[in-house]
Amino acid sequence: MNRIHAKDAVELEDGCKCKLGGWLQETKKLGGIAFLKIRDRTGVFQVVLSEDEIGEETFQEAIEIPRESVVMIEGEKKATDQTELGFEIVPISIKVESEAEKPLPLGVVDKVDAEMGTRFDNRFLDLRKEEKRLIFEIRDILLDGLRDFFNQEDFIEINTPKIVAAGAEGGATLFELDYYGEEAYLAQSPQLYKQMLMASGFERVYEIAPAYRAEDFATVRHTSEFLSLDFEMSFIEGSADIMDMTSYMIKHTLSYVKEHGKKKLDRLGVELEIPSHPFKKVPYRECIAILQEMGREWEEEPEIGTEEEKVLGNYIKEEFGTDFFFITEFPTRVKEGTFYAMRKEYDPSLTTYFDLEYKGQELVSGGQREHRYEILVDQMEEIGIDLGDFSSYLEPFKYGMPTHGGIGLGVDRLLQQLLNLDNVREGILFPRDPRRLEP
RNA sequence: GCCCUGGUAGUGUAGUGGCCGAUCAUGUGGCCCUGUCGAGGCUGCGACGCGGGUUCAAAUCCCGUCCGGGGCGCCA
Repeated sequence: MNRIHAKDAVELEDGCKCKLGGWLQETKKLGGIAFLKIRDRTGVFQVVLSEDEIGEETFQEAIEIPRESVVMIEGEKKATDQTELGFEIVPISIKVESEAEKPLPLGVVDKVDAEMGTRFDNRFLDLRKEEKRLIFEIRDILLDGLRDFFNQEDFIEINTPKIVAAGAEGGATLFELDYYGEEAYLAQSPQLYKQMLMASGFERVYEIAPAYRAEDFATVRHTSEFLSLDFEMSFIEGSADIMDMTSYMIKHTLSYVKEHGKKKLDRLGVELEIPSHPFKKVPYRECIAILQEMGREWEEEPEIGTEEEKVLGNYIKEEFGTDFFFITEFPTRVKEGTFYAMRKEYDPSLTTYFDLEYKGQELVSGGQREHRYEILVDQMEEIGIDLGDFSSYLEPFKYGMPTHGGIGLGVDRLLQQLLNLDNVREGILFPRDPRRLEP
């Protein structure tokens, strides 16, 4: 007999023989009658045990199975209005496939919470909880939504190396590794490769892949390994084209999640707001002015830090009713390390770079890249970059490079803000941070 | 890199010098219970991260160390 899921058993006729299996979530014993609650990926079904019907020995064996053991049940479906799914199983045979040890390092349905550290140490058990698994089902839909958008917009999905010789943003945050005796690094960003492909004439590319940063942080929004969504497009008029594409992408993806993940979002109690296009754009300078008007003062040069981001996020939400807005025209001094950023023609103290904020947190960074070789070299020399280290990056700029630009988006952060997770790690199966390398 | 905070049964906690041979819950073992679904009742089990120090006395104070959680910087 083939195993069926709890949800499928709902459809069976009363009295049908069937086989179900899963994890024994709990056993409820009430004297001569007992109930087994068994969980599979579709739900929790109940097996009813009557000592009179199955005999004392079988009854005892069944109620002694440790919880979270994997069990297979063959039996008859019986309709009842006393369970959530509207049926229970009267067993013919109960087989323990894999007995769980006691005690569990982490209770799956205990009435006490566990700390994050304990949960992540025992992540496989943590993920047996429906509300944890649902996060990853939404994540799956989110990724589908992103790919759906890029297919529709005629982008091609690419894969660039994660073992690289140089980083995009200096050396401070690179993970070093030994590459056959040569010094190499884990990629922080596919940025430079995307640009090379613009020189190859791909015109529209995107990549969804891990990125690595060796920063020593301890926040709810950073991980050492995160999933980065990057796109790049050429023959653009300016950074507004990139922002347009970005906001369409967000709107499309969120709508996709809302449509395909409706029930799951309901289960998680998430009300997903779909933003309208185009998103609000606020130049960096204007952000500073807004903050000043609200009474914020700076000792030195005014900058937008974490606290300021939150304040601005709330302000935009109240004034314009949206969770999303762009901070545009980042000053050149703020984007100092970003040598490839194109600056404004009329004011070189400003760049074409922007961030996209979602619920007061940075989600996207992007802009138009400098495609003119001489200017690019000038900008690199300005901050003291050794051109030799970047020779393979610079080559394509000498033989015909179109105007282009793109973004990087933190997929884990998008998921975090979408589901209102209080920590980005909740949306990552096995997160990596400065204090965690296992599991 | 700077700063804050915490480590007590399997899990989550109370306890800030003697009242602690350590609280409560959850879990787990035993017993009772034939419709439970946060079941209920009775009863048992189980812990002070590690190393030094102060003191008549340390879970509690001090130093070091290891391991968590978080803030800032930085960033996606």
